[in-house]
Amino acid sequence: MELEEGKQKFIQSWGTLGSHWGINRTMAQIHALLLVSNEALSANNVMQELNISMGNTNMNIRALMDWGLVYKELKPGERKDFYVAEKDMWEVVKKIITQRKKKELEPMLRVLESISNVEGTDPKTEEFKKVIGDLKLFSSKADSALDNLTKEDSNWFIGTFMRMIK
Amino acid sequence: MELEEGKQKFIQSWGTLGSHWGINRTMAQIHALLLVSNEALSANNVMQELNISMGNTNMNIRALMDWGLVYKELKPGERKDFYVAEKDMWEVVKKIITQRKKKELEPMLRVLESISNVEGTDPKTEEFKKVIGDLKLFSSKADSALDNLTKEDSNWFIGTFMRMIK
DNA sequence: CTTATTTTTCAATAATTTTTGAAAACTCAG
DNA sequence: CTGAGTTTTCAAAAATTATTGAAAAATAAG
Repeated sequence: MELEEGKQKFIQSWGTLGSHWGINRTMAQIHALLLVSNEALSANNVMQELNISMGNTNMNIRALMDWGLVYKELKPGERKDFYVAEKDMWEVVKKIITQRKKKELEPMLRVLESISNVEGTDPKTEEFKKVIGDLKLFSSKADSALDNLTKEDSNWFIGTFMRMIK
Repeated sequence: MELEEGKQKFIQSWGTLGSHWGINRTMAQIHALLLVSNEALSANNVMQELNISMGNTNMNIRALMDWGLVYKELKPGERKDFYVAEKDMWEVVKKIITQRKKKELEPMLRVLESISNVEGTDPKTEEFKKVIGDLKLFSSKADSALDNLTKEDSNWFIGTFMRMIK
């Protein structure tokens, strides 16, 4: 297989994978392109390589920067901005967990909190409260487990886990 | 807050959450409805409660059964099928991890494998191989970590983790 | 300040995904 | 076997999400 073909395959697959992770296809493709580029690329480079519009490129690069998956790199004497990808995969995973925890788990916890005190003491209500209570407990445990995981080296347990995965 | 209002809020939020987890909105809403129902519901019940068509109900219930998040329950003397949700949240998470691992991580690993032997020994190709190699290593570690996690009680480490999260 | 270059915005359009609704297939009691 | 009840299928329609393209805003060199 040729290098170019390999790159293309990788960009496509990474795009597909990303689209299941809250990162849209183009966003993930940009990240993939930057991952396999030894040097920083300008928005223009990205636009040309992936055949997408400048507007699309700009929006997705900014989204990637919001997620902390891409950094801006200024080249002295250059007018344009250049971009590089976060290449440490464990960092990538942590950034994604952090974002999704904030956007998904935390709002869910707030909803569970707000509905955990519905009025009434009849069996149906009690049953509902029980389900919601269990869920709240599980969610808050997951929340702190993820906190530990992304805070890294914060305790012995995570240290062990890191050695397993890193 | 009234019980009905609480249920509705929960169904809506669970739907939103699910849609970020490879489970579409309706699919997750059906799961939510079954979660907070003390008894098994028929497809007809679900259709009416959620105001969706029979076709939609059927397709999503079957998808939920594929994922192992909902079970069919036959009531003696009843012609219709009834359904109940998997209520153990750790089971739910495990089922989701298992499905997504199969649908996302494993295909990615195959792609990485296939592109890890691009031809050439020039610096650009070597750099590419290095990135792909690192990714392959990380991904296969993640793969086996997730295997352990979902196989449960398979080793001491996971036992500790279970006590943390369960 | 002026101008060329680069970045950002956003309404319109395109692509994708979900839902419907109606017909077909299946199931089982009589 | 027949037929009422139930489930499944799938093409068309609706809803949602992503992309474009062109104009506006920002930036910096001269």
